[in-house]
Amino acid sequence: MCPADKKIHNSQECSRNIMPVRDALEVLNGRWKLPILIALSFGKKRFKEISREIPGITDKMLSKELKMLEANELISRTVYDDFPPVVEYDITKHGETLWKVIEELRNWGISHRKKIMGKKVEMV
Amino acid sequence: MCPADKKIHNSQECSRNIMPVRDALEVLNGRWKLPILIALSFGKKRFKEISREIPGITDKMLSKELKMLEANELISRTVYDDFPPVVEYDITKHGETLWKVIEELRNWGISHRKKIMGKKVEMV
DNA sequence: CGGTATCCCCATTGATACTG
DNA sequence: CAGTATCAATGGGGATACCG
Repeated sequence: MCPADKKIHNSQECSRNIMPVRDALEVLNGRWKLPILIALSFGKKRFKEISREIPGITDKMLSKELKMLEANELISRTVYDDFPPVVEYDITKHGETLWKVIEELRNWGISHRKKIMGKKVEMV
Repeated sequence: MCPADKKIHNSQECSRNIMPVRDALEVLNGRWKLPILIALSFGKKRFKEISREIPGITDKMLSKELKMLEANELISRTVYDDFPPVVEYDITKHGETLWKVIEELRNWGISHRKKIMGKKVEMV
């Protein structure tokens, strides 16, 4: 393979690797979706319960993100005909396929905090 | 353990799991950082080379994201005293610790596209 | 080549209040 | 309780030009 071919090949390899990651990021983007999924990993929960377990999230964002997660079939939404209203959110089978991603992200977050953020006393 | 204790325990468990993921998301947030790291995983590259391999990124965003990645010690920046200027970016050891995260994200992106996006003919 | 400077738009997010 | 409505701020990102 001549150097020029190698360059092209390399570039194609690169795209093939980037595109699936872009797909994943598209679905999981933002600060809230993975935390929501983690909150639900401990069992089905109601709107307020999720809200309480994710510091900083507003009702608006939670509502919006839940809709996105449902549209991508990562969670399910069940409405019970009661008053006051009762709605339960749960992880789907497809949502559970994210555990490995979440675990790696969690491990990395821990080691990164040790390495980088641990130095900076002023950081949260 | 009484039910009340279990609730508290559950909630604390939840936080302990969410926080490291939040740390990780803080560092990796946005559409560009992981694609940049993937581009560099094939070897050190110059500004324009990275730019060419990541569809849609502008010089401004690339410049900004490279700075963030360098600040978090995920990449290194080397300036050669030439004219026209030559600057090379490379992954650091710490940056390489992200491979497992990227690999899981990539695998998940592929399977998610098959499951969800594959249905929708009109999607990119 | 490897960026920075400036201007500008608009989508996302946040804060607060409110409703069935 | 489970959200929605409304308004305001923030900043992501495009276009263009420029510099060492």
